[in-house]
Amino acid sequence: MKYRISANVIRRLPRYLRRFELLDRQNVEKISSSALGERMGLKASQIRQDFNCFGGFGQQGYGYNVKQLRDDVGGILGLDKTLTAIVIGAGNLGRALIANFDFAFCGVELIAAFDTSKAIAGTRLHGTPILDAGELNEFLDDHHVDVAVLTMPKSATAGTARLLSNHGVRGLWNFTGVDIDADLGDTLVEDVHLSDSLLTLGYYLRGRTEQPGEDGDKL
Amino acid sequence: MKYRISANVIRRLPRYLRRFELLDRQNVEKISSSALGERMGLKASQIRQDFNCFGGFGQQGYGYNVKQLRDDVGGILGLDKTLTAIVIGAGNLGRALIANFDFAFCGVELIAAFDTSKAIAGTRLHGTPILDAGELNEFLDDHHVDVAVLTMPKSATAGTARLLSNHGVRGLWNFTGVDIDADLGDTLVEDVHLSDSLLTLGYYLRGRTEQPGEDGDKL
DNA sequence: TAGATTGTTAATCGATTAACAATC
DNA sequence: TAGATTGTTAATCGATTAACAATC
Repeated sequence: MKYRISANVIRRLPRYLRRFELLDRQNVEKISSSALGERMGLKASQIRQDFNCFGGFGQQGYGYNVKQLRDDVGGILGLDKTLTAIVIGAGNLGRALIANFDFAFCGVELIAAFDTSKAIAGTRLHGTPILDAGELNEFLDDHHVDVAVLTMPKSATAGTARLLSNHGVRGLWNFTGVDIDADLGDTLVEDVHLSDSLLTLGYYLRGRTEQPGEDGDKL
Repeated sequence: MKYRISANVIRRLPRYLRRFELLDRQNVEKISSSALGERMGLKASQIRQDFNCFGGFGQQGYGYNVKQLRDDVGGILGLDKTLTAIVIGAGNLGRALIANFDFAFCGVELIAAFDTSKAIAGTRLHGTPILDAGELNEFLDDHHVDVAVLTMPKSATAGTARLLSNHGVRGLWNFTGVDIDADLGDTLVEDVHLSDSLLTLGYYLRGRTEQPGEDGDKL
């Protein structure tokens, strides 16, 4: 039970979670750290170290129970506490996330989306109400919003980020590609830089250089 | 000039590139490693180390020339050699990428998209022709395709990945959320696991734990 | 009990940071 | 020249891996 968990370990947790979900769907009941390591491209000892940051969930001489491990990792990630989220910008990307992304899997409830287009205001998409951007302020005063998903044009990013932060939104999931430099107090920003991902792939494709370390993911 | 560049360094290159683009737009002509470090949340010595992997681009007593550095980093990433790409699956996400993502910035030319829906086959989106999925095989035989962007349903992922790999597509940019376990020879897979990103943000939001290391990005 | 596999400590490896001589 | 700032080597730090005793 370590005092402070490193970011490296935290960023591996979702991967473990996905893997356990998969194993469970495949009706695998138990798995050893070495078998898991083989499937995930990790060393068995690293897996044991990782789990030990949180106390260790295994049984000596047996291995890890898949269902239990899935629940435990889910618990560490806090999936029991649902967070509320809104989407800012219902263009293609916003709509793609609203319609296809599994927010529930991440312990997040999507409660509304906002867009400047009057044409779509008042409609619903996949159960989520699309509201006029003009109503955002009022909405934030009336509802508790933990996370805002930023899928609007680059130009609106800085201002909107500040507005959201000022209204108590503590997490920004930022797809705009614009780095939010300004100090937003205790509001956290998780940047999704798709271009970084494609550029990295391109680097490895162009060079004769061989593949990256493990299985090349890393959201 | 190091023999082999670590994946950590490679994954920082796109961030440098973005930053230099920004500095250039702000008409900043030169910058020192310490000033750059301050803006990017990196230590000056790390920046100098990173650039030295490729020979070092600075001038002692002066700093780094922004335009030149941007071009140099672009060169390392291979932006001069354009790669060709196709999108598989023109649903919301596929369309969002086709219409909004800056492929050119990444040195990639999008030449076609494929979808099973006969309704949209033959149309164009943002200049990109949308073709019927049935024509994929023939298309691959007739065109050189470096990268396939996977934005189709999960169920089709494994089979399509194999097909693409067999037809010589060497890079898969995978948005399906499905891990492609199968061995695809020398085809590289870059996974974009959006759920990992949101789960990580959620972890930090829920816990009293403080923020991640730096500025919390990491595609 | 014997075998398996964890939890955990110790050893290794690599990445980041600091320091400083080289040089513009 | 004096000042600034890099390139690069050395020191530190942290993360991964190996090893093994504990225990199911």
